Amino acid sequence: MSNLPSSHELDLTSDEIPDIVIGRLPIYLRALNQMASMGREVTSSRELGEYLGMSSAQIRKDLSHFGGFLSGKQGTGYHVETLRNRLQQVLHVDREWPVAIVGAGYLGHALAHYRGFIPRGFRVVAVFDVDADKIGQKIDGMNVMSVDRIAVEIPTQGIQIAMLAVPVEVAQSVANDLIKAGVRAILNYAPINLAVPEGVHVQYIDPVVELQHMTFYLGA
Amino acid sequence: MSNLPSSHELDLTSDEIPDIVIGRLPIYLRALNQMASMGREVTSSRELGEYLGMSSAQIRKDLSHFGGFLSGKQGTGYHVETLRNRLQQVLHVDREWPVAIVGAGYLGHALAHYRGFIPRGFRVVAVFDVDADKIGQKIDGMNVMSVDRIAVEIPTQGIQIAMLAVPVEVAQSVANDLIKAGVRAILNYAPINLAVPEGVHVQYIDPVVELQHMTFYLGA
DNA sequence: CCTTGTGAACTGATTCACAGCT
DNA sequence: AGCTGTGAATCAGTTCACAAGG
Repeated sequence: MSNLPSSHELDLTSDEIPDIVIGRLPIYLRALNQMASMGREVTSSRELGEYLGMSSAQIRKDLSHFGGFLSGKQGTGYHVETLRNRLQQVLHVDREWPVAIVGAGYLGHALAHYRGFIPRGFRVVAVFDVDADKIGQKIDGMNVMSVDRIAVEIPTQGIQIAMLAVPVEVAQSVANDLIKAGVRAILNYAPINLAVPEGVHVQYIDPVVELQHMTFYLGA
Repeated sequence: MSNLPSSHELDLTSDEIPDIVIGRLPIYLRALNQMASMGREVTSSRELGEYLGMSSAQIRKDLSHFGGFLSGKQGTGYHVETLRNRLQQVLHVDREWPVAIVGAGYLGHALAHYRGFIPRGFRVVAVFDVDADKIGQKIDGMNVMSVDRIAVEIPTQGIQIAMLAVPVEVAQSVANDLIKAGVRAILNYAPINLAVPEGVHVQYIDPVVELQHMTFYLGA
C-alpha cells in the first residue's frame, strides 16, 4: 500500500497525473494481456469496466490523461494491441528492467523462479543473501551472492529495482545498502514500513494486511 | 489492489465505515506490533503518522470511527497495547483463522512455511494441488491433498479463507470450487481478475502490478 | 444504434483548527 | 505544555451526461 505520496519524477508526460490513476494502469494492462491471450482484438470501456468491476466512465477518464495518443474509436472502442502498447510505454515497461532479489529463503526462491516477470517487463538478474550456507548455491541458473556484493553488483549491472525478501529485523538495513548502491525502487515483502530518502519508491506486499482487510468483513 | 468495492457485510459496528479506512487499519496494527516489540508503551497520532508517512489528523479520524472504545488520552496519546487489542477486535483477528493454500509450487511452499501468519491471526491448515507428484508430499508437516478434496476438507475444517497460488489458467476454476465449498475470502496471487458472487471477498497480490506502478516514476 | 472523451456536478476523503481534557 | 476527537472547510476522485464521431 502506498500511503506516502509517491514522489513524482519530472517525466514530461507524467507530472500532475494522480498516483491513484497510475496505480490502476497496471491493472488495465493486465486485463488487456488477458484479452489479447483470448484472441480479442477490440474492447470497450464498458467491457473492461464490467470485467474489472468498475465504471466505464472511470476507465475513460483515467485513459484521458494520456490524451491524443489513445486508440479509442467512437462507436467501436479500443484496439487491444494498440492500447496495450501505449500503456506499456506510459508505464515504461516497453523494455526489460533488471531486478535484484535480496533473501534466498522460500520467498526468494519463489520470486526467482516466477515465470511471470519476463513477459511483463522484468528480469531477475541477481540474488543476494547473508547466510553463508546459501551463498554460492544456484537458483534458476544464478549464483546466490553475499549481500556484501550489493555495493558492487547493483551499479555494475545497472539495477534500479530490488525485491526485499529478508526477515523483518534486517529489512531496513538491507534497504539502506540497496539505496546506497543505486536502487531507486523497492518492492518490500517484509512486514515493516521502510524509511527511505526522497526519490526512492517503495511498494509493500504483506499478505497478512490483505487477509486482515478481509476478516473485517467476515465478521465476528 | 481492491478496485471492486468490497461488499460490506452486515456487521453491526461496521457498516458505513469506508473501505479505505478498513484497509489502513492493518497498517496501523502492524506499526503497533512493531512498537510493542521495541518496548514502546505509549504513542501518539503524531508519532504514528511520522512513522507511516501520513498525517496525524488522518489517523485520529480513522480511529474515531470506532469511537468511545479507543484508548486515546488527551495530552498523553495512545496506550500501545490497548489500541493494538482494540484493532485486533475490530479486524476480527483476536482469534486464529484457519486458511487453506491451493497450489504447492514454489509460492505455495513459501506461504506454507511463512512464520508470520500465526502471530497475526492466521494458521495454514491445508494445502491442495492438482499435480499427482505433489499430492501426498509433506509441507511443513502437512500432507498436500488433491484439489478434489476441497469440497470435503473446506467445510469439515471450517475454512473460510484461502490463498490462491495456482497458475493463472486454472485460477478462476479453482476459485469457483473453493467458493462452492464455503470459502468467503480469497487472497489471489494469480495475475487475473476473479469473478466471484456477492459476499465473497477477494484481494490481489501481483508483484508485477506493484513494480509497474514504480517504473512509471523511474522514467524513460 | 454503438462508442469515446470531457466539462460539470457530485460524492467522498483529507486536512484544518479548535474545544475540551490530562 | 501536549494530546485527542470532531465539525467545518478544503481538496481530490468519481460519476453524470452529452457533444461528436462511427
